[in-house]
Amino acid sequence: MRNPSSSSGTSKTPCCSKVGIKRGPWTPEEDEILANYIKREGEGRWRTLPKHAGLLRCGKSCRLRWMNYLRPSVKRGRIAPDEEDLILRLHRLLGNRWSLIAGRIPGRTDNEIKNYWNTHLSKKLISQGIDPRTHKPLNPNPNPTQIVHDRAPISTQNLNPNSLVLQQTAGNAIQSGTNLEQYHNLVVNEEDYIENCNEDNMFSSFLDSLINDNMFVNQQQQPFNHGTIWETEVIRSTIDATCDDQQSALNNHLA
DNA sequence: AACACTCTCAACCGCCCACTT
DNA sequence: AAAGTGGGCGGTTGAGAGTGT
Repeated sequence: MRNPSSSSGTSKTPCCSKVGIKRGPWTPEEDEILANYIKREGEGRWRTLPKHAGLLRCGKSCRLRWMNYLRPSVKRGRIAPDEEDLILRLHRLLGNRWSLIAGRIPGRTDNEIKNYWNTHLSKKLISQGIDPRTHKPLNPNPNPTQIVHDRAPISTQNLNPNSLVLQQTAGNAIQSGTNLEQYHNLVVNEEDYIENCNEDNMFSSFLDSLINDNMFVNQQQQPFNHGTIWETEVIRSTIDATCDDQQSALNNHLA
């Protein structure tokens, strides 16, 4: 599919020699060999898998084929409206963290969600006048119902100017775990959070609480003085700021 | 029917991080 | 501590299908 000569000449070691390596679409025979091998030997050791399985493919290609197509848990077919809604909500929360988004949508792969976003959802949002990257209006038109939405993101530095730990921990919370209430507490008291955070379970609870309530719908319709909406907006803004700023904050700290 | 154009999505890429040696 | 390796990620590409003229 892709021209082998197009790969750039970096000094990094490629994942395979690329000599005698087959590329392009997988044949049913190759799929069968790969699926049978993984059923027998299990996933992993991707670099040596092709040799052991008798495939003229690079290990990365095998992994991708298995993850995105051959895995029994992969759901094929159209993205349902509720899945689409979930993708939108999660993208607003997490940005282009496709693997994290895919992890919340059973049977869908990061590649599939990424493709669906790029070919459908981003265009859909643009047609609705929404910036698909920020989820904010492309042409901001201040009106009373959008006050909450249009407020500047609250940076983690504003919340706690001296705390890189907070920023890092908040970032970890995005990737690993907290729930809504605990996230709020985190903003108030990072030390308590760090001490009490049970990451994996809490992240699930946190995301579930954000996904399952309809704050994103209400947010567009409710007046500013809706306390819960304001509170969740503070948290949402913190999440946005954390996702965007975490890397630069860390870089600044290390510099 | 033939051609041009657009859209979709499987597959590839380089980069990065965690782990091992 | 440094180098090497394995695996995962997001961005991008392009072949093939679909649609319009």
